[in-house]
Amino acid sequence: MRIGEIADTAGTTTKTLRFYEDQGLLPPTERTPAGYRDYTPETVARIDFIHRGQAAGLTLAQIRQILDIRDRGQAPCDHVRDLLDARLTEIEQQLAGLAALRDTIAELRDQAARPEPESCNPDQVCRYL
Amino acid sequence: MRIGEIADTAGTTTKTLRFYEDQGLLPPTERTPAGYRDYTPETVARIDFIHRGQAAGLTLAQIRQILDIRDRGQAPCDHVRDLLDARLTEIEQQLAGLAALRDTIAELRDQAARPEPESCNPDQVCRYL
DNA sequence: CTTGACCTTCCCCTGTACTGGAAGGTCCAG
DNA sequence: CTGGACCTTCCAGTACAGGGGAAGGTCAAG
Repeated sequence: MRIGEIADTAGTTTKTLRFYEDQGLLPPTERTPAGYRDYTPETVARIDFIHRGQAAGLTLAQIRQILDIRDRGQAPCDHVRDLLDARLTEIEQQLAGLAALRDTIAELRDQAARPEPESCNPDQVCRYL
Repeated sequence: MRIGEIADTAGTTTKTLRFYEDQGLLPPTERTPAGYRDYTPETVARIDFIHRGQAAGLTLAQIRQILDIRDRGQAPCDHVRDLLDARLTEIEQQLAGLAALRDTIAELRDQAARPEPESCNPDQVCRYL
């Protein structure tokens, strides 16, 4: 499969795929005699993996680390476990912060939906977040 | 209070505070006759607000929008409510993605902690995320 | 009255995740 | 055999959230 096909089915662009290859997120592909990249269909799954990681707030560098672990087919050393532990802690904190923010914004929103004068007291509004 | 004091107590830098002022997150302060910024202590709370927003994954532009609403002391118009609704939906999605990722990484981590040969089957490892 | 710590503006640099566009090669349909 | 769609590399620019450091002004202590 050529890069445009892969990009379309994975919902991204050829630019992005070349960028991912450059960044080590996608391994260099086979090339056709003309020099065109020749992808296997499994690449789509890998790109989906990257997208799921991004949707969850990971950086490409973090996703690349996870992919590297996965690619090695084994994740034995303490270093890797520590890396995942650290990531977990970070994610727990992000989750807590996000949940708190959701509640705060929900309150602000309710206030926005209910524009009675007394609910518009600046002192009260300023307590949020 | 001068900018260095505020930066120290708020746990940030003078550079960042000037940047925030530039971006409209902090209102321009009074100036001393010498041209020094003169902050009120409440500014620290505003910076904390910004930090909480960032910890929850908001961009400075999003935080500025919320601060603008707050500063007006009222949030009456539909536009604002829609903005908060959209942000809420985004946050719910982020929360879901983050929770899923946490579970995935926890599984990967457990596998990393348990390096028996059979748990290192690449096919199995590759199922994660 | 100088030294050091602080402040000012200014401009450029960093890293992240792309995006645009130029200049050129390839491939297939008509 | 030409046009258009695709591909290649390379260079450059974008937005975000600052950081580095120069050049100069201010202020309190010794």
